[in-house]
Amino acid sequence: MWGEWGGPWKAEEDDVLISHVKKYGPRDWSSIRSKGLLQRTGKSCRLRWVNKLRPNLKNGCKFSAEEERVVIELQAQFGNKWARIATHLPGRTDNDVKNFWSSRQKRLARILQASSSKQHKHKRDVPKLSSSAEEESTSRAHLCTMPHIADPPPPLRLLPPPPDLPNPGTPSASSHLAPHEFNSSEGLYSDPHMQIPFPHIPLAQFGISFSPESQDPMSTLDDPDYFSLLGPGDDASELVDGEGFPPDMPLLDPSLCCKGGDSMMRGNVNVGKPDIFFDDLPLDVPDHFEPLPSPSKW
DNA sequence: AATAGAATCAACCGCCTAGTG
DNA sequence: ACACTAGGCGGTTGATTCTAT
Repeated sequence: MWGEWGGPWKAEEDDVLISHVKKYGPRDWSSIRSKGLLQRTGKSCRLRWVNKLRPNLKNGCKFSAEEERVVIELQAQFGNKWARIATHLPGRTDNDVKNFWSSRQKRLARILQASSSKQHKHKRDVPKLSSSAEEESTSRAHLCTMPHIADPPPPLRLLPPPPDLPNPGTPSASSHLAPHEFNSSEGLYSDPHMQIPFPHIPLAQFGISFSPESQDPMSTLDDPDYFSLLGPGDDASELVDGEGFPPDMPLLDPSLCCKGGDSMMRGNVNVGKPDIFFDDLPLDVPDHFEPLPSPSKW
């Protein structure tokens, strides 16, 4: 299966690569092969470094609820610009983000398929209310008690991008989209203390309810503005390879995920398992962010 | 305990772009 | 101005791990 690149990396190869980076920095990847240090291509070396060997990576950690939210929000804004999105997520690579997204899309597609076939069944089953339909209507009723969801969505405000990135409002950055364009004249992005609000989704207009087996994601929180509970990262700037994020930029702290195992605790608030949170998103919400060309055209 | 299906992860492919001679 | 090359990035694929039955 493996082509010219050489397949899975061995520990010895990693060592060679790491020592090269220590000596020369993360550059001159092709010289690794030309010097005979490794048989890998420069591309392969770079990829290995970026995705696995770079310091402060959150290898093996699931995306936190906060990270999921950021990805979803930024994907809506930038499109499938994974590298760009990853710059807002310390410790995450573009590959991580990409894998997370495609995995999530697959899951949603599958659930959507299941739910639509279930709906057909419901139609045939009426008037007898099945237990799942009963739960569904309960969920729907509960949704109506959630004003932050029923209300129309406020304008999105996002983090300022890292300084080395072009303004997302520039033509090159806006080619994909976006439902919520960056608008400097309106001050979006402009306030570094601005928190990303929970994506407000007008569920009612889609006729959506949470899946019957799900819990209400917001029920784990007393305060609907849960990002204020989560708070900004403590000091993300030191965690991203010295890439110079503004110190007040509310980036995420890689240490939160891995320290002490499955730690989803932040500021004494347990935000719950991420899957619970976004499993419960309406199934077609991503379609309102952007059409889905991929993976593999579905 | 065995199995199937789903989820996750790591790596490759191919295109694009910027830098260089 | 052009060709070449390295690096960057998004898409895709296959292996492995996890989970439900």
